[in-house]
Amino acid sequence: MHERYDPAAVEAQARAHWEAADAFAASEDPSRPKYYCLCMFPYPSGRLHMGHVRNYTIGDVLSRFMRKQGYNVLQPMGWDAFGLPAENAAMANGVPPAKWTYDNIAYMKRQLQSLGFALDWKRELATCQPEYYRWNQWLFLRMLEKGIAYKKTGVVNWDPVDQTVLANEQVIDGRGWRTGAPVEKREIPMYYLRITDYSQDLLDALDTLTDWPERVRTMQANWIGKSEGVRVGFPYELEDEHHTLNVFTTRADTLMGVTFCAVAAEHALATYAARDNDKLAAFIEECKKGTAQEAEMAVMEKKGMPTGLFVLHPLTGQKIPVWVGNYVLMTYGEGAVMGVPAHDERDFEFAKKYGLPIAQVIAEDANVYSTDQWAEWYSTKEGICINSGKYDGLGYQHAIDAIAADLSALGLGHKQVQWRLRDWGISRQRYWGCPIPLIHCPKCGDVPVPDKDLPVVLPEGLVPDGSGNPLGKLASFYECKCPRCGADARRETDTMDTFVDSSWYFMRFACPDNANAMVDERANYWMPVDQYIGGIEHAILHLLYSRFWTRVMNDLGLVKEREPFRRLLTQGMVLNDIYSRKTGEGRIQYFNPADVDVQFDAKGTRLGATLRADGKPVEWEGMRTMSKSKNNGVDPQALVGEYGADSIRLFMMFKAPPEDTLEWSDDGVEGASRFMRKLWRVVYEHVSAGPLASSQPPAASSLTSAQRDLRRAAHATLVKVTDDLGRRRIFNTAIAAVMELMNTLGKFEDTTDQGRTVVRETLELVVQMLSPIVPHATHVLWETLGHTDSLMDRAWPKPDPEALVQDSIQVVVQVNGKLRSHINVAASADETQIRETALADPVVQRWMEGKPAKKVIVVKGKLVNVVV
RNA sequence: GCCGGUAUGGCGGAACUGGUAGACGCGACGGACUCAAAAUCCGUUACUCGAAAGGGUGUGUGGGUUCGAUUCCCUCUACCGGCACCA
Repeated sequence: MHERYDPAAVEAQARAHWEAADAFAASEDPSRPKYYCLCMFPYPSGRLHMGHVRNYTIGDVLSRFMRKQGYNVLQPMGWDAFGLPAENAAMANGVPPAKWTYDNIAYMKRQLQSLGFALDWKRELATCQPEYYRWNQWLFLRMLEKGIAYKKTGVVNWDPVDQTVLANEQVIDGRGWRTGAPVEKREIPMYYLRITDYSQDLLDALDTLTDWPERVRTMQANWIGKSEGVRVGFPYELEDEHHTLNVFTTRADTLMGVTFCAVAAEHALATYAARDNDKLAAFIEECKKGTAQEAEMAVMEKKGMPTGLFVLHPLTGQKIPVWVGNYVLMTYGEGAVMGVPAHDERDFEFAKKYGLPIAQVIAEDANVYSTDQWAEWYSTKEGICINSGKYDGLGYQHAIDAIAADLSALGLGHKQVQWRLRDWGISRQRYWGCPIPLIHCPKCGDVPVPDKDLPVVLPEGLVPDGSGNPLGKLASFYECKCPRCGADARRETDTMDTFVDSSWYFMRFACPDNANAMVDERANYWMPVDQYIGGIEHAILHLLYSRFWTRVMNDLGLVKEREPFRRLLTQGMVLNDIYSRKTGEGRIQYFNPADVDVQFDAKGTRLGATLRADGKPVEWEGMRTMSKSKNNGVDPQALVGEYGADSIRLFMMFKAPPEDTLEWSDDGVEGASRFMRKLWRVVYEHVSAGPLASSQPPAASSLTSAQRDLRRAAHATLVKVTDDLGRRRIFNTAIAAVMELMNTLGKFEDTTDQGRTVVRETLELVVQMLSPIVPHATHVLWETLGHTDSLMDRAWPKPDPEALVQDSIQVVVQVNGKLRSHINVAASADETQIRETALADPVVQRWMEGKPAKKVIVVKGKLVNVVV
């Protein structure tokens, strides 16, 4: 053993051992409980970023810990390899997305390996491989057969200059990112998956996901958005035919307060009214050009225009004007809403703006209604109906019941459940994705590619130029024969949403080598994923799509599981400081924190920062997620080279709890490295002081009190660390506890043989407790301590109950809730004894000032509160 | 805008089930070792009154429940994540 801790040498030694033993390969073993630990697979963007390192460290710590608990652990890794960045890189560098992607994968794989993750690389997969995505295509065809997949038009962002569809992130302030041209909405045919058929199932099953974070379940439930309300039909006549304008409302109790209806720009009624109304037609065009993003819709100015058409109130027969509103969503309900300005804030604003009448129909207690200004209580559900004829005096639910019943009798409405969840549009007008296996035949229509012709292979050499999908220009791809009639036909050139790729990869990891089936029995062995770990940003879409896809596979009899992820951990983001300077031209230049020196005052308060290169000040803009644009990224590889993987792992796990954001700090890494060196040195000094006289632990009765204290500290730490890693899944506190134990050990100066035996026991526990977090160094230290077995496979240690026994414990005493004194009582003391000891304490008596105790609260083993 | 979350010393965080607020680490300050530096080690470090003993205040804001609130409830503020074509 070397005196100095040399991470590069230590890590190479440990890795060589694991590699020789093929230590991370997992195989199905029905005799042991399985544990499938999965981290969200990365997009191969080029280099690992710190978010990846954090994610995979958490997964690795849990995997290694569970392995030591006796589980048969699977921890695989793969690549979410299709997607937009590869096309952007291709445009920037002229390199085909395939080459860029595969190069990135090769580099990032080496990075992952250098961090010592216990990954089974034999199961590696990339979603851009035909062997993988053929099963996307195969399942899509099964969905078509079952009617789960279908075709309808959808709205996309259209760049009129580049003649191409843009992703939301390519639209900046309503303009195309490359051309700067105002983006238009355009309707095109697309394929959709009927996730809405599963709404109730996806919602109900959230209750079974008890090991998911509550907030993720809440977000999913809100996303699915079940709302129970009433469908109301407003009758009207058009060209001598009877029609009804149908709206959905959760506030049918306010039906008598309707003063207008509003329809979406795409609604048939709007189209009809615009035929001989140029102004309206222009307004509708304007609405259609606007954003398709919900977030922008919500903050934009509410605008409307009357259609000149009227519908009849279903209960009163009153004429109600119909407006077109830019805030009405064609995709929710039936693209029309009823306007009750008196009791809906949005309608209120709309009515004020356009001078529409406001009719109060709900009253609450003594509150006075004024049409001058909106007040919170106007939208209350606690009030009663007024100005509503026969419904006057009814409360929210009774009014809805009565009105729904009357509407039903008239055939103009009924109670209805409405969902916010929309079907999943999977068509993307992009090159670097999984081809949708369809052929468009002029005679037969849309014909599925026969299973025997799968996969439809994506040609790999193309380089997109930003003007549409290159597949649409590649005759050798799109020219084909109709599989049904043999006529000349055109292959579909849209590819699938990359969320399809990531909706089932976790099942393929069980059997990545099966060329004949999507999944096999091995998926039933490993599924469900016991622990899934990934960013909170995936809380809704990826997780919901995966839950849906797994259900479809279950319905098709492909897998036994219906819920893919038993337990979920959503890790927080990794942030770093942002430093900038305004340049002469009013632009902002960003500097990497590694190139900046920070100045502190005598108290340690941050005073300012200067750029190391020129010594001049730079502005601190706070902390944000690491990104290229803010130049605040940290390269994991450079750090591994400087400090070793173990120090990086230790820092990441120590700095913050896994679910919180993590603020990067170079000093923190330095601190972690310092701890590693200290651990190394302490073991080195212990071992070089010579072998112990006896390998037997000393009898408890012969221990000195200092020896007993150290043993108790060591075993109490083991109890805490076991609980933190196993039950709480919180690592920073576990590491802090081990650090504390090391501090205690540092103060233990007993060099007798018996004292050194206790030191040895403590060090062995420390090495074992840290082994999931810093596996390389502990692997070598374990050998140094004289062991020949591989630490990775050694069972997790068990605390010695005898070491934990305490004779007396300290109890705090409060007087009137304020901490005043400490008392020592026997560990076996009962409540009465504790109370009497507390009341007899001179400090307590002084604070009681001779007054009698009104009440004495005793919390056993902790606290006494005397109330006078 | 809607949905979800977060807020504790100079900083990251701890306090797990309502029971000693600030564990552990970073930074800062003082000291030891050294020709010197690095490394290492020791000590101090929420604010405040006090020579000390000891006291007071304090967990984003304002209120509430309780013997007792960082923890539970309500209000407000600031920041972060998602909003369906970034992954």
